[in-house]
Amino acid sequence: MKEQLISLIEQALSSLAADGQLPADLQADIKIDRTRDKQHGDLASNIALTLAKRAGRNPRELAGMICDALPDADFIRDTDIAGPGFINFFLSDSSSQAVVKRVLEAGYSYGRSEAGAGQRVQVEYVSANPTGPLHVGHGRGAAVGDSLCRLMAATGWEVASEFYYNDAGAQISNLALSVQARANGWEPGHAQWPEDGYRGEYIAEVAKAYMAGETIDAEDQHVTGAADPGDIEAIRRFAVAYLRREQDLDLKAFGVHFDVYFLESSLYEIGAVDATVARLIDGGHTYEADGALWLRTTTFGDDKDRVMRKQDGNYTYFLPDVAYHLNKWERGFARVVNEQGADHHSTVTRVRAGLQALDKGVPEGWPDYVLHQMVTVMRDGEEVKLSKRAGSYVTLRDLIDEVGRDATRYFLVARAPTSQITFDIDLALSQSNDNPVYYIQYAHARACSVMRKLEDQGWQWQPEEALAHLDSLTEEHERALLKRLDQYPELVAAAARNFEPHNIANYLRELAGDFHTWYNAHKMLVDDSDLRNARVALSQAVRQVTANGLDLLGVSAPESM
RNA sequence: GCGCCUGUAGCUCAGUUGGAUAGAGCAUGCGCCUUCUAAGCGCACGGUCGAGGGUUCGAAUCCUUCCAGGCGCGCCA
Repeated sequence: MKEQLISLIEQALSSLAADGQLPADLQADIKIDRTRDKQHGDLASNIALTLAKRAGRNPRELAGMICDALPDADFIRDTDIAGPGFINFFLSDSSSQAVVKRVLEAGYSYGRSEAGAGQRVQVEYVSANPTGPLHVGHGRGAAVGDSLCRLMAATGWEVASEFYYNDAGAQISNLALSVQARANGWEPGHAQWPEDGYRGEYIAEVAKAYMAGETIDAEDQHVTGAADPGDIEAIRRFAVAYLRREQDLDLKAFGVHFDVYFLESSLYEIGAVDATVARLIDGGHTYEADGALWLRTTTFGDDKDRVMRKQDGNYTYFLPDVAYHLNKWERGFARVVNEQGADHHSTVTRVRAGLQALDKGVPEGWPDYVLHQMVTVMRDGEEVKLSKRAGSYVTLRDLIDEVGRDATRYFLVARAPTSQITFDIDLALSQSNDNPVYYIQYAHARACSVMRKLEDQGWQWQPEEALAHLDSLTEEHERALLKRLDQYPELVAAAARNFEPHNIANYLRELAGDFHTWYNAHKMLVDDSDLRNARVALSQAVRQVTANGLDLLGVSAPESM
């Protein structure tokens, strides 16, 4: 539609130029926008405003000339010049009504596109250390990351989701020491309690299970507690397996699935870490200082060089991370999106710099990052501090249990990732019925309910029949809905392109609002069968788009509430 | 001190990549169920878009200087 309109304006401009009314060499970048206010029609162009100066005309005069020169088109009902010189276009009724047919014929596919067809994208998200349960911040990562996967898939990409487990670093050693201390019967504050040990109660549970000889059956590993407080290696393996299982259960409860669980330790096993170091040294990007091996990341835009290998011979977190991303590159992903908390933003420059230093042909801006800001949790009017070491925080499981999976997911994905958000548990609980997610789901349930009512009355709904009478849809509220439905496909494309799933949530809220308003103002099951058919068709189209949108958020679309 | 993110209604947040009179939910007040689900609808109230300067036909949006908050700045991950 927009393309057709742009073409019409191009024709108008060139015919004006041919008549000598406009300079022949006028370059025009024609943009068509959807209008915000229905008084401004359906679509609008600011072309007269942008060309006015170069054309030597005032904008409204130029807009008038363009309108007069515009070829006739049956999808345009009317044009208007408004404000400082906007050209507003009013679509013909049949043109705007046609969206109902498009939606019902496409069904689940409405809004989906092929922009990324034939290309593979990997989305890495959550990637929490197996040192404790998932908290609300991980929940935001899970909600956003999963929705990103769905958006990329909806725009044609072949998507692989991945969870990276840091099971080889100092945090894990710290975890093992903490569990060992608990296994010895010590508590935080005890003289021999490890410095920076994890103090949470769950550590005691891990130790108890280890001492009881429990077996952890996770998807890819089976570990039995050795019940020996002296065997730190056995404790490490058991604790990691135990906490990974807990996290898997959290993610399952949240409805999030990963295609690949990638272990940091596997990078060492396949020699990827050593190979990466060797290549960086060969490339001349490293130097030794203070007994450590450094990478000159400042060559690639970092503000200071980074240690790769510590004095004690171990690698820093950073080095295996570079090896990991090289591994991703070599797996052939055209795009990689890393969804992480904003506290990791300093790794962005470092990882990209490391990849450049490897000189493997990785593009400079690769990979993409989506960094979500922190989630503050309020309970009883006070901020709950998230500290694993202190052991006090709100787990994702708590939230799912208390406010429900759909509401939790919706809340965490409905805001721009760049926005810091406050999750007020008391509010979410006390006003659970006022949560926007129920408002949207209710629109879906209502549309389903109308259909059930039809069947109860013995009506056989024939889609072909209904679509033949869409010209009955002429009420103001119906026009608003038609316009809203029409806008959905480009909204999905933009949300995927910009990594902004929250726009889907906002759209659904508005669509539901339009639907509830219409529902309240006009009966659907009227005696006039043509009108009834048309309205039920519109209702079904709203239902379909609502279901499609909720699916992109990973939120359910109930048929009754 | 440096880097990244943010500052919009009492509160929580949108704002379609620079467009027209800045929007929604919650909260507050007043209305609407004999009628397809009231988990709903309508009306009202509520704003110097953190502040100043700049760019242009046009700025919440871009540039700049301040102010305020969050996060990061480790041979932790």
